[in-house]
Order: sequence, then structure tokens, then C-alpha cells
Amino acid sequence: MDNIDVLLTRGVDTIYPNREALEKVLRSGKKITLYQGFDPTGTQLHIGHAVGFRKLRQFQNLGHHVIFLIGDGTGLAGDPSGKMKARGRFMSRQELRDNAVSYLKQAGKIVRFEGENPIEIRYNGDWLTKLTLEDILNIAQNFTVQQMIERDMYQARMKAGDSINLREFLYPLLQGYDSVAMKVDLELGGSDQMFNMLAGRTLVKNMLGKEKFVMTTPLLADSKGVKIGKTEGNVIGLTDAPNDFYAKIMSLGDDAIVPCFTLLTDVSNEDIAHLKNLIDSGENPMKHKKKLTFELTKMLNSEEEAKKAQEEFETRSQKGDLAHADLPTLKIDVSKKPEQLSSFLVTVGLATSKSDAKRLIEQKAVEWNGEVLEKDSLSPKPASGDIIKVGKKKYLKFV
RNA sequence: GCUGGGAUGGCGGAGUGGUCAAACGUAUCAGACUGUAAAUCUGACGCCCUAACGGGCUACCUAGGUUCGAAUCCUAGUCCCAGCACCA
Repeated sequence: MDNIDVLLTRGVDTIYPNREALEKVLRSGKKITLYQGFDPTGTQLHIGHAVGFRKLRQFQNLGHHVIFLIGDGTGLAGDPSGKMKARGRFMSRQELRDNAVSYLKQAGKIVRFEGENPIEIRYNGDWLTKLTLEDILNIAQNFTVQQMIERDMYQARMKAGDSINLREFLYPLLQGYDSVAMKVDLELGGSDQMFNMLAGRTLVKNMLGKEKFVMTTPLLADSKGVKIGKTEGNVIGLTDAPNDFYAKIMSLGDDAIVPCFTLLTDVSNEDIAHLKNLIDSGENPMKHKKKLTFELTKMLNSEEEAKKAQEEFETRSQKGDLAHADLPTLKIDVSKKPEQLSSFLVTVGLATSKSDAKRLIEQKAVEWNGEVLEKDSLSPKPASGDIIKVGKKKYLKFV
């Protein structure tokens, strides 16, 4: 299995028109131009994005011309993919540009924007916002309404009586036109982007008279199909602090181990198959999960930080040894009068309101130096070195 | 333009005069279990007072009104959606 095999199979969902055709081109030694686009509609990239980034990096390392496209033009239209509702509001180009700054910073943890064969950054607003009406009509003529509304999501929306805004409806045309504007040979994207990418294939064929390959990457999901990394409110961000990142990955279900190894690491297929066997035959998967987590933390930070995060996790969570753990600290305010425990928790930021604090106390979630405080009486006087723990994740150490 | 439908807690979504701080689901939080988990089970889930029983306040798009009492009825407004028509 050589580099090209890996490139074409590992972490790849589908290749259009087919794998053989692309392989032939790559084997010929030709360096291709490819891109993946990202609409900066938020500020945070999550671990799921890393799948695509890694693929870009592989192409980059093999000497191909990789373009990292910021969708400050397509973002204006609002990608309807996977959305069961039309967007309530659309973003301005300025907002998108602002978000893009942090996107690039985060993506830079995996792909290279500098050094040898750096990835080129482009903004599709540069050409999309300059399209004339005539251009748009010419693009539109390549598609039929039937093709567009065929998408499952639109069918579902129509059935449910939900709206399909014409603005988002145009999205595939814009994304498709990017391929024409940049004259790329290949577009990479998550499998949810298939429709949009195929629109680009059509346009490239009709407008440039050439073949554009499309490669989709699988969405990062555990074996039950549950998406990893972006469960509402609990995003595993690429720039999370190593300790947090480590803990978040560890708290994924065991089902996530194999998919994560496959899509996010360079561990060989044989090794993955081997560890899958071990787990299936009853071995405690924790060891492998720790290895996985270590690798990922290292990829996004450094070996040293990954080590530290791992040690921290071991002392804090596995041994429950809070005294030696690296906890957030708070200076004791000596002038402060003793107060009710519940209000104390609010003051130090461990509870959001007094009601919240009382609930936590009642639920035996508050520990002071390892001792559960069950009563909302006067709070103990904090002494240096005291540790308060609220629930499993919130700690505070007094200094 | 016409005709209908709608706006409820983080989200989805019940509720059509009192028993509604609002079913149910989901998310979140806590506890149990465990391998740190995940899954599962249990509980909590507006704010404030109380040791507790309990009480107060604020909330169902906005502003008024009817009523002893309104998420629920009326009036006006704002926003959203669907269908139809227009396209001479």
C-alpha cells in the first residue's frame, strides 16, 4: 500500500466518476489542483473538520496544488445542505471575513500555509460577488429545477410545508462555479457536500469541457452513526486547551475509537484492525482510547503538551488525586465575610444562580476537600490548598 | 392582491379561560453503575426567600383590553409560513 493507495482509500467515502480514473491521473505523475471550501459561518472548527484537513495535507505532501477556499461568497447564500429549515438570517461578507481569520488559524494546526508547497488561500467572494446577471443566467441554464428539488432534504421540507428560500436554492450553483473559476481538477468535501460538488462537476464539464473529480470524506461518526465532535453545545474544538481536549475525547463512547483512528490518525490499517480485534475479543478498550486521545492531542498541539494532558487526566480523573492535579485556582479574599454555601458557590463561579447551587448541594455534587457538603449552611472558611469540586468537571483550588 | 395557518422554556413541540413555571421529546446538569466513559437507571432543570412545609416575583411575539382569574378570549401592531390569483 503506497501513498497513492492511502490517499485514495483511507478516509475516503466516494470518488466521482470513479477511483480508477483518478488513480490513473495520479499515477501518471501529474500534479493536480484541488480545493476544499469552508463557509466561515461560525468561529470554531471542530474535530470533524480535521478529516478533510488531513486529506488536504496528504495531497499537499505529495506535491499537489491545494487551495483552501474561504466561502465568503457562498456563505452569503447559506448552504442548505443538511439543514431542515431555511436559515433565519444570512450573514454579511464582513462577518464571514472576520470568522475566516480564526478558521485559518485553526486549520493551520493541520495543514501547512507556509513552507514547501504551501496551501493557497483564496476567497470565493472575489469572483462570486463580481458575477453579472448574464453570468448567473448562464450558470443557471446548466441545471433544471427538477434536479435541484430532487434532494432529499428539499423533498422532506416540502412535505413538511417548510420553506425553501430561493437564496439558499442557488447555493449549489455558486459552489459549483468555484470549480470553474479556479479551474480545479478535484474538489474535496464531506459526504454531505456531495450534491454541491457534483453541481461543480456539471459546470466544469459544460463550461470548461473537462473532467473534475470529486472526492468525499466520510463524516466522523461512531459505529452507531452518531456524529462525533459537534453534539450541540459540546463541540470538540481544534483549539481547545490540551487538558480539555483530552478529557473530551476520552469521554467519547468506545464506538468512536476505530473510526477516529481511521480518519484522524496515521496509524496503519493493520494496526487498527489488530486493535479492533483485541477490543472485540473483550480487551478493555481504555488503553486504546488513551492512545488515540494522545495521538490527537499531539497532532493538534505538541507531544509534550499531549503528555502533560495525559498525566493530568490520569491524576485528576483516573486516580481522583486532586491535590496534585493542575486545577484552576482562586485567590482567597480575606476581607470576605463567611456566607451561605449556595451564595458562595455563585460568587466563585461554580454555580450560575443560587437556585442552581442549591440544586447541586442537594444532589450531593459539592465536595470540599473530598467531603460531600449536603447542607446549605454557612460555607466553610476557605484555606490555602482547599479544593472544591462541583460535579465531575468543575474544580477550584484556593491559594 | 385574496385566503388560510402560525409565533410557547436552549431546541422541537403539547396546551385553547382557573388544577400552568406550562405535558412529552431532546439538549443540559447531578447521582448511581463503570474503565474516565458511552449505554442504562434515578433525579433535577426560570429567578428569589425558607432548615423545611411553603411563599413571592418574572415568563408563553409586542402593546392595550375583557375577566375575580388569560399562554388560552378581544383589539391593534410586528414578524413568519402556506395556498391561490395576477402576470393584457
